[in-house]
Amino acid sequence: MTAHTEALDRVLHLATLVQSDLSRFEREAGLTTPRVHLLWVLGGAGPSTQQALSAALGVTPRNVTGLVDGLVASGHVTREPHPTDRRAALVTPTPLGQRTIRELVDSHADLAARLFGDVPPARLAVFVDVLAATTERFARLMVEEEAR
Amino acid sequence: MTAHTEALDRVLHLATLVQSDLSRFEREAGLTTPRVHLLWVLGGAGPSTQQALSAALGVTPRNVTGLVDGLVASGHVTREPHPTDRRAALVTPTPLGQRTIRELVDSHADLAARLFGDVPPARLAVFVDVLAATTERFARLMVEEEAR
DNA sequence: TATTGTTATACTCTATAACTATA
DNA sequence: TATAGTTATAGAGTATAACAATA
Repeated sequence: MTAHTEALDRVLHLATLVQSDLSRFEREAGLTTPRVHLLWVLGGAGPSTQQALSAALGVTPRNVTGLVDGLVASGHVTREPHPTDRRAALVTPTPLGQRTIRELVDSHADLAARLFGDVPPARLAVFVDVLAATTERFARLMVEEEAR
Repeated sequence: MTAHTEALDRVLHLATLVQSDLSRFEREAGLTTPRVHLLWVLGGAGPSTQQALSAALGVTPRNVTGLVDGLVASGHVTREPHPTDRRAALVTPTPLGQRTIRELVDSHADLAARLFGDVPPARLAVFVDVLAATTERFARLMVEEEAR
């Protein structure tokens, strides 16, 4: 195996482990990955229309309806009337939803600190630099693919 | 945002991008992520019982039945009789399945080379070292969690 | 008895297409 | 006309529980 392939495999392996940690959080909260993802977006953007969520999550509007239905049933969000557009609803976190989002953010930061806390700053800087350069390279590759 | 959180976010972001690249492969091959995952495991382990696949994929045996049904229907694998255990079947790639696995491995290595090919070896070594240390630290953390 | 895999059943995520209400 | 969201329908992945065949 080349050094390149080892690097990619290790990135994917770590991502898999992090996902499994998130699964534990989901089980405890009685949630699923797509629903947690929606809450995460809501935490960053604040109350949002389902159109906005559809675009942010990369799924169809119909799908958002189902995810929001589930989160309404579990008490994490409500559909509030949009102040100026009577067609639209503003998906809004309830207190329970807000608490869940906070816990999500906290556990994410906590995991990051536990994972990278012992890495010397100079090495961490190289690590982040390589990731940044690689991600940018990936974006360029994708643009070329699209153009074909 | 702390440097730790930035590092974790960048790892997850790159993993997401790689997954989207895999999605393109899946669309072209008429496959899905779980089925590709099964083929990937089969490529590494050779013909396998469904029990073995269940353990390797981390899903229930019932689920493996469904995935294998789909791959049999698409012509990627067959169920061959187990030489010594008449209860078990050996899930075996067809020529089409073998070709798909080969393409999968090749496109994975190709992506790795394009992503990391321009990174100077010394920096790539640091990058891989940090990932290795982090993954190991994660494993220790998980053991501690389990023990609680 | 224990194990391998399947049938039965149910829930979630996903998509397309047609439709309603509103802009 | 165009947009926001839902109803209708369908397929894939996931799980548990009960069962058949074999070890």
